[in-house]
Amino acid sequence: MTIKLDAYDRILLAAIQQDARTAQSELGERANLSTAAVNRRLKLLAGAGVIERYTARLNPKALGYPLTIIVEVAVENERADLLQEMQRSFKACPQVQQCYYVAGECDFVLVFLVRDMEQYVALTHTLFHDNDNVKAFKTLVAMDRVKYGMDVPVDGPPG
Amino acid sequence: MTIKLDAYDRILLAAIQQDARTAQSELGERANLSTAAVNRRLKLLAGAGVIERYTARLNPKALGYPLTIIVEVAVENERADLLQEMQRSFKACPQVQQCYYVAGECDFVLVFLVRDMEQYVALTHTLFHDNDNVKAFKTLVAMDRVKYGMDVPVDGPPG
DNA sequence: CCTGAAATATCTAAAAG
DNA sequence: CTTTTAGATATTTCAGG
Repeated sequence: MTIKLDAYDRILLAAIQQDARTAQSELGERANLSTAAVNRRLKLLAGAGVIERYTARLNPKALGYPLTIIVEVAVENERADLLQEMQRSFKACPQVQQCYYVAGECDFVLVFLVRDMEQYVALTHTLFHDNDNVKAFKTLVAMDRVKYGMDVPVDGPPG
Repeated sequence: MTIKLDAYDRILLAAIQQDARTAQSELGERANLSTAAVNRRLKLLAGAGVIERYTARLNPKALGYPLTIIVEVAVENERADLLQEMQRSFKACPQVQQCYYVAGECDFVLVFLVRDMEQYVALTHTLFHDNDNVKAFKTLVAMDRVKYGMDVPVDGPPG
């Protein structure tokens, strides 16, 4: 399941994580590999799921979603079917950018992207107030996205 | 500053957000545009900052980072220079994947990607315990990444 | 596993309607 | 905006070490 990554792979992965449009010839120069080798490795890494997908990161503000809101949700009952139904509703909501099921003081942490507070309030109704299994939720409005992205550290193994 | 997006742009943006490697010819077919028009629009959108960057999303587990941890940090003093110094230290830490400066019960929300709990504990020392301006922090360990990514809703304007 | 070269496919820019 | 053309780039495959 866990594919073994060598130093070449890590160079490639670090580079395409930063800029997915880096040409394979350029990647080859950086890693000291031929473009054919780069191509083969990238395909392997994608097939193995190390590369999950290639994506364009869009500017939320430019698309009319200037507000980032982080929400902690506590549930009443942790019954599996109830949790799954909640997860389904969160996943189905386009304004829920991220959702984590967590252990600790609360049960879910959500990251919302919304047009305005009005839209957020409306979503709290459909997602939280209308759900009997939501015990409480806490709203944190982001004033600044200090660091964002899905970047994974690409350093060597721990040893 | 805010570029005006038409329905064509939104089709293109939604498509490349899902798969940045979709060929422009394919994008043209979906939006009913020529590849030349697609190319022109994509360049414009990138230049205007609507497209922030093209990136490969990597699998954290495959790279040895199986643990996602969410942390709420409360500060002692909100003096600008102290806050900036904290933000700098968070940004500089590769294991801090995301950081939001928030209004509410706490001041920062961080998303960590770590190899194991030991690494997380070590980071709490350098980032929190060793910083006099950190009043408290709360740790939430993610059991499941229900939904993740940086996807922005690409629907039409509110009206 | 690799390289290098050849074959495809894609992208980009220009010209003209 | 479109289409078409043409040339530059990039990707992918294949032969062979």
